[in-house]
Amino acid sequence: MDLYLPLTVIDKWIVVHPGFNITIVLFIDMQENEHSEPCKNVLKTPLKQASTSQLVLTERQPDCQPLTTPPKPKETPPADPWTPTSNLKMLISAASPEIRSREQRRQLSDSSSEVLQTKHCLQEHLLGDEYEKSQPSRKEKSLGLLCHKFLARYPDYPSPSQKSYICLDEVTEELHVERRRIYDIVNVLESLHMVSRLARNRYVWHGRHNLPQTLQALKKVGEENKYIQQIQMIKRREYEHEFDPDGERNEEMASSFGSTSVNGRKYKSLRVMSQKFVMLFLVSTPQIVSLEVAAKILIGEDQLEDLDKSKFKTKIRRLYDIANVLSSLKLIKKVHVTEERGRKPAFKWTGPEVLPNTQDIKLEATSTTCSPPISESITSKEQCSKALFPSKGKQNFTRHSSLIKLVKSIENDRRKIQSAPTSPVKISASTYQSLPVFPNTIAQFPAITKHQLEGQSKTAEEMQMKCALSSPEAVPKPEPSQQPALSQPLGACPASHSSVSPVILPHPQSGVSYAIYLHPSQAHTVTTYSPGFMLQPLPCASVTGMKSSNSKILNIITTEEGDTQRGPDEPTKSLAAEERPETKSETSSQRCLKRSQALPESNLIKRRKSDEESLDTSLGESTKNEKPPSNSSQTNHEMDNVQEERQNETKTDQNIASCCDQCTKENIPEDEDKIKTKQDIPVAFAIPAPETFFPSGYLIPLTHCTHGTKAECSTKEKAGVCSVQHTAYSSPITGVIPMPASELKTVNIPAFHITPLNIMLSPNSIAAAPVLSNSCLSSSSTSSAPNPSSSALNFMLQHIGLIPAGVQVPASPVLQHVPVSSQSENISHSSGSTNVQEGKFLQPKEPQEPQAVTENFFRTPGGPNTEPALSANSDGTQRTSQGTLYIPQRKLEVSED
DNA sequence: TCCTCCCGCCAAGCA
DNA sequence: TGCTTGGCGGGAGGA
Repeated sequence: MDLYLPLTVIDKWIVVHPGFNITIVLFIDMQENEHSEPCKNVLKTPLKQASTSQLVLTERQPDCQPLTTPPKPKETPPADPWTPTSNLKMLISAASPEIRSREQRRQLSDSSSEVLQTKHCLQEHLLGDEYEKSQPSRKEKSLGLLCHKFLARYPDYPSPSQKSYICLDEVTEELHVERRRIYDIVNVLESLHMVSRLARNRYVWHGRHNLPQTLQALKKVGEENKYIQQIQMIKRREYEHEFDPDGERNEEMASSFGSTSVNGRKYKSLRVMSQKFVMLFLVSTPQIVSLEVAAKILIGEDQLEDLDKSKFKTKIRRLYDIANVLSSLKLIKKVHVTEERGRKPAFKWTGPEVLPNTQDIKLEATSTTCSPPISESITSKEQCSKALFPSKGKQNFTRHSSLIKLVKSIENDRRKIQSAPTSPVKISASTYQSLPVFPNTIAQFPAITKHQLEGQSKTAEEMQMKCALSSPEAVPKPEPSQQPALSQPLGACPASHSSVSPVILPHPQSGVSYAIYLHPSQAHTVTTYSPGFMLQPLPCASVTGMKSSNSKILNIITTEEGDTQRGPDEPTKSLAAEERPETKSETSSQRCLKRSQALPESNLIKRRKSDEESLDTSLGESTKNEKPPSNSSQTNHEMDNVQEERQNETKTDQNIASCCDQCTKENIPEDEDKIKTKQDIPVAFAIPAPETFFPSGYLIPLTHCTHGTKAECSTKEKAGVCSVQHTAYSSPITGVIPMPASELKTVNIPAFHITPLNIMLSPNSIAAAPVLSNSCLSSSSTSSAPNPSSSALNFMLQHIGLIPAGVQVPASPVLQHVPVSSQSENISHSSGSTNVQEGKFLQPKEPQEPQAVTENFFRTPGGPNTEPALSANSDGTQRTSQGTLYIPQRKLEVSED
């Protein structure tokens, strides 16, 4: 039939052509539906022209074949314009995407109607079982397949000039799925900024343009959040749980944290979970994450999870949802990890390799290449930031409550450390001099404090002298270039964390901050022993400096762990240090001290709760202060919400570290200087302030790099830190106060290479000090490690309460001070890229599947009661970025499904 | 039996 | 107030 009719009359022609009656209806309905179309004003979703799966193509584009006519693929060659069918195809093809979309929708609608009819008929004529068998299997309805269909609709790399909009109604109708399912997909895609929400029912498709940047940012955040350590701790806890079948620990956790569960709806969103899930892969080496561990970490397990299996199951379900979408994106692939305890489902990262964080500058430099931002008026960096995390700011803060349990676990570990026998340690020449952290820390004190207090309060300097804790041989500060860009190491901590009061000292020259731990007996303003206070996280805002300093300390403490993340030319000075005014204030520390003093360590959580009320006001102010500048009123509003939410949801955690709270509220950089010049500071010793603590629950402020603060953040990142982030991290701990292992290390662990990270000590860890100190001394003696001076010993003993403040004990011969070498060349410092280090020191390179891989496993040779970290490993090869982890390795079988 | 994850209820949030 | 969004968990299919 040689009919070449224009579109305007095609309907008439179709009317007389029974073979296209469906098309007639379609066009007619197009007009009819014009008023009922929920997205009529929305640019219809363009069809994906390439990389479309056959399945979806087949389903979505019957290609004008009337439903009544079974498709005959080769009946009419598409290139032949001289047949009615091909002509129609050509005409339809020439039509706009909207027309195509409507056509397909109509066809699908008709198909749907037919399906319903068929269903009805089947139900009528078939028995129940038969009907069930006639239904599509679950796999055919899986979210992964649905996601494939969804993705097939849009190009992976859409043209920036042509925005692709997504109408949920349209999608749900075309894909024959419940709206709920589309949300699952969209949420995950949104977390990767493959889509972003514009309005109700409306999303915009970005494709994979932003994926590299997004992944890089996620990796960065994951590193900064020490996901590697979290994974390790969870694994360790899992292992120890085998020896804790009675669940005593869980009961403790439940009783301790049950009332402080994080229940923020937004913090449980699939978006946040997805981001965290991706982070895990990006920071892990090999990039295999078991579902169980991922669930515990990423989904944000709350305190009662162990007791509430159903809750854990729920979160596993969500992980499956996410994993299905990520699998459809070909970012991950399901595998199975077979370890000693059985076969566990896991996922392996198959997405693009994410550049290390040293590419941050590049990232920013190429930020202008980011896909079109939501706002066209913002700067390129902001564009990129928005492109990375365009969603609402409050949604970009990830609540991380999973560590609540980890904190408890670590607390338990600490107890074990206290009672664990010291293991002989092979100390290399380079590390030897740095191993006695406590002596070293003390030794560093004069230099550090001298730098930091130089030109400041003379009183403080005098107090340093009074302390007489350190030898004159100050440990030279490591080269700034050794600092990892994004290192997360925790600095050395006071010898006795249990009784010292940390204040932050900035280091104007190096741009680092140090924590000064005040001995209560010497602090005139402190008269009460306040163990709880000692465990409070340091102000995160000082992270900038802390990080640098921590790296330095780690250079001394740890061994031969190369840093691959930070270029030698990267500046180490922090903005925080540069911007720090030399002010004086004791409000923060004093308040902290007073608050902590008033709080029994045994009732820390209650203390925190009681403090919530008093902190609300100031916290709100502080959070607002922390709020980065936003680019729009909407962003402001969102950020306000973010802060508010953070305030509301983390205030219970804030109190755990009231000092941290105060510092955070008052903006740490200022506080640091305020504190450092505090009069009457009986400086016991100065140590690098621990940077990011391991909160049991914290927010991952992905937006900190996205909403107008990218420049600032990036600048800080160059210094190896983004204080904004860490400020956010400081939020919350529920019930247990995290304490970096560095504190332990300072006390005694150097010989054992305790990782400076992830060791969280509870207030009742005071008792650990003596034991640890003894161990340290013993170990130091055997290892010829430097020992603290008698002053230091007295100080320490006073700290730990073994002797009254005024009592002095003579220095033991073994405690004679040994000059501390400044050698640090061979001493590794923590890397900012935990995954790299983990891969280098803890795990083999990602193996080919299936094959055995080594998984970190926190097992000690001595059994569960032996502190794993204390299990000396002389080779020093098993080491995390945050320090050494002497972890026996376990073989894992990774198999793909 | 356990793993997966579909399905839909229902509550929070929003216009 | 109705609609959108999405947390959540029961329970069924599949291995």
